[in-house]
Amino acid sequence: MSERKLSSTNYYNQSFLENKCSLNELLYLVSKRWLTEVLFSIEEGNNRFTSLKESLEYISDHILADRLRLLEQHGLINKSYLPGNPPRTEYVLTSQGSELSDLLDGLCNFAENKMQF
Amino acid sequence: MSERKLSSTNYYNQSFLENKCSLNELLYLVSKRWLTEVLFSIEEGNNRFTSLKESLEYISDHILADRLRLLEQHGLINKSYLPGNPPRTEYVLTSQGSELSDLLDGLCNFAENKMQF
DNA sequence: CTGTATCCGATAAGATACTG
DNA sequence: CAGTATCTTATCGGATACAG
Repeated sequence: MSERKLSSTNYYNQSFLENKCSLNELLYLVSKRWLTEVLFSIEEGNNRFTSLKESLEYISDHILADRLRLLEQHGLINKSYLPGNPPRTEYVLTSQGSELSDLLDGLCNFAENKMQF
Repeated sequence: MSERKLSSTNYYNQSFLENKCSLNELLYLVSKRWLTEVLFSIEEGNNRFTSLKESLEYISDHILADRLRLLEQHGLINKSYLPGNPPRTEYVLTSQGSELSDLLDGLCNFAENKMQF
């Protein structure tokens, strides 16, 4: 969505942390709003843009498109173009995507049962 | 560090997601910069403010204090005041804190070995 | 149907100065 | 030693308009 400025401590510190441990890269990705919801919704069988948009109620086109791009860039989903007019696309999880989904389920279980918010 | 405004779609959507699943609350917490590093550093035996600050090199007082407050508020660490002058405090993980740390290790392993960034 | 472009408000991180 | 207060800047999410 936006590039990061090279000349700032903000940028420098984030880079430092991401180099220190990839966990920080992963958290930076999955903590983006709606991202895990998009992943889960695809897993549940919502494979099309409009279907995802409906299942997620309040998400905007802009953000949904961005999250799909991020998920694809990081190898968590595959995108395929179906022939015909109007154009149709289909999204499915990769094996890495479903592995991440399982890990997030574990975190979710912890959050629901053990955390105090 | 800062309060959230009640009258904005930004706030409304975040609330919607947090109510939908606590995973979103947890991710909102652990994705705050330095937070997991502070957790891991305490686990490794850095139990004092200054010791943590040294182990994390570039973290500021402000952020370190904030992250310690958040971790304590959510029951992930305990804070104890040691008697004497100058004042000393000590931080240790709770059982929930180490459970979360284990889950994050799993995520970290995934990030290091399976993810493409 | 499946997106993209541009602008703007809200928030998070950091800089600096200060304190019991 | 262990923090707090105030201010600034960068970034993120969202609104609106538009398009192949």
